[in-house]
Amino acid sequence: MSIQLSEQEIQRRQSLEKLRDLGIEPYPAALYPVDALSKDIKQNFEDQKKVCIAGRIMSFRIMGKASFAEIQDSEGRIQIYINRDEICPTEDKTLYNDVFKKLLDIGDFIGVKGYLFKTQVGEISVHVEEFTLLSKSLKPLPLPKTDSEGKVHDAFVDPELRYRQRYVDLVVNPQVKEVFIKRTKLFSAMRNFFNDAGYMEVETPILQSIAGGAAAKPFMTHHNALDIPLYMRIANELYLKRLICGGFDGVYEFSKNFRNEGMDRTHNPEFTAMEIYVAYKDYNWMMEFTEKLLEHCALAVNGTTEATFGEHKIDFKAPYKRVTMRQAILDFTGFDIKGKSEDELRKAALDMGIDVNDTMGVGKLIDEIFGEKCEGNYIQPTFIIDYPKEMSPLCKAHREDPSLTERFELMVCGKEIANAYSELNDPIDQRERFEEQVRLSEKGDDEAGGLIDQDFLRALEYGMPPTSGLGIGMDRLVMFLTNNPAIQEVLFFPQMRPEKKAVALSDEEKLVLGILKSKAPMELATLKDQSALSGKKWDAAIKGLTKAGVAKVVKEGESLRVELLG
RNA sequence: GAUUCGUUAGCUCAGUCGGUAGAGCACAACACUUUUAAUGUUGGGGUCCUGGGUUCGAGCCCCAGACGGAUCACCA
Repeated sequence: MSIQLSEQEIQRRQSLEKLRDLGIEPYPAALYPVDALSKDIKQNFEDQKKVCIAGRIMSFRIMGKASFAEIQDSEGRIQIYINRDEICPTEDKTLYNDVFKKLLDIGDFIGVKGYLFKTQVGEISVHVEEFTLLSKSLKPLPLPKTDSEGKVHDAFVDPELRYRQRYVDLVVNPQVKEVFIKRTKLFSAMRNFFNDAGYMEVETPILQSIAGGAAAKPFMTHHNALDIPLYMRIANELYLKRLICGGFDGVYEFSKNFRNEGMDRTHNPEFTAMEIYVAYKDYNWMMEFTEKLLEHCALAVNGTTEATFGEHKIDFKAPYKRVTMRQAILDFTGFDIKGKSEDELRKAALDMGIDVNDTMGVGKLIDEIFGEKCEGNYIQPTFIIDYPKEMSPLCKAHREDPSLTERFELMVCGKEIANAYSELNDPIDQRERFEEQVRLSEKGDDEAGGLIDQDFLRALEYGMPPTSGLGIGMDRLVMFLTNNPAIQEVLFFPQMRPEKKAVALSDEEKLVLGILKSKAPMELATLKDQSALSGKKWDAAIKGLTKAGVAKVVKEGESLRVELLG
């Protein structure tokens, strides 16, 4: 219960008490009648105009009987000017000398009523007539400063701190806030585009008894009342198609998906995809729809179709180049995959120095070759089309070549950001493709799904109109539109390992832990003997350690064993 | 998972050969009525990530671990 407070935190708590002693409530309940924002004030300056603003104090410049401070609101900062004898017209100067100068801190929220003016140096400022403490801040904020040459000093840059304390990151790093504003703009732009086209936004289950629609490892959970395992969504495809069977012409969903796989700078365990399905369309229509969509979104987010990503300049202006997968592989390896057997493909891949094995079927082999030799070369938005049938179990066979499917992926900067099909709606073909996936799964390809969604097949048997579907990785698209190489930068709260709680151990606990560290795991009785503690103290120590999650007692038949935990 | 770098004051970072822990900002006190990274003077503030080891002595050397970053591998 003893929280270690820094000197500055103690001072702020003391200021809080002093304010209360002066009859000032540091966390008042009443609304504050804000009528202006910093940005508007600066853009539409009117001398002497009365304003009421609110925000965090971000800097102080105290000069005797007058002071300047900066208030940061949702749109930026504005300077305020406060004069002692105007705030305190009587003999009592407490409000200025004590409350303003001493008891307020950087980070506090205050409200200010006053009028606009320009200082001698021309800075638009609010001349304070009245100020109100709205909320006291008890922890000092990091304080990046920008000097006269525009250089930022002491920037709050440690990624670990920034991701764990995003609220602080957002307060002190305006460019971070901008990324998330753009993220929201992207979602609105896309939603508007779909709504204008007449399609309907829907919601489908996140807890599913079969996690289908993609090849990925799901998170597993359990429903107590039903006493059944449930999986968290890895894709929403199968549910959206059921809705097309049900008679909607176009449905879309922004879906949080969950995949229990590795984490790195481009993968977070939960991420956001957008999937849309439109009846009576095919993948050719969807390509045109997609390029128009992305052009629209880029414009809405950045005001231009051009975007910078690292060293690349990309342009989302439609139309985009279309390259068949066969042609792509031919272009970059000189190898023609058309009509090749599994063995021929495996040999070709091995000759190219690609690590492949016997569990890989034709589709996987081609995917490996493409991924290794071609994918990275497509910088400008490019549609890769006509994927082999084996790697697209939910996609309709190509109308001209049954060994291919009517599928495209959109590549940008060497990464996939969209995936689309002429959806497979032949229920018998679909069942066979699922069964083939199960066979692959049994063979050892752990990407292929192991369970067949019978209900989805039943829906297809009732009939699904010809449909084209599209999926977009929203996080990746935000990364491209905001020039961020890490997914953690475009998620408010990226997944992190839990912060290690500092465990304050008693002397007895330390003693037991010391013995345990040299010899764990060990017999509980032996450990107790070596600790030479009284029965009562021993009991408290081992219970304390297990409760703190440092050690664990495991029962094995008759014997009790103590293990050390991370 | 592998390699590698990092972890020191609220924040950003120095820290020499192993010898009492440093700077800037922030904080406290005083001065100062239109400042601009405001200024001047003075002062306070540390679990040097954790645990072992070597040593008369460890922020620094050695071992083990935690967390994070980067690169690679795996993976949509």
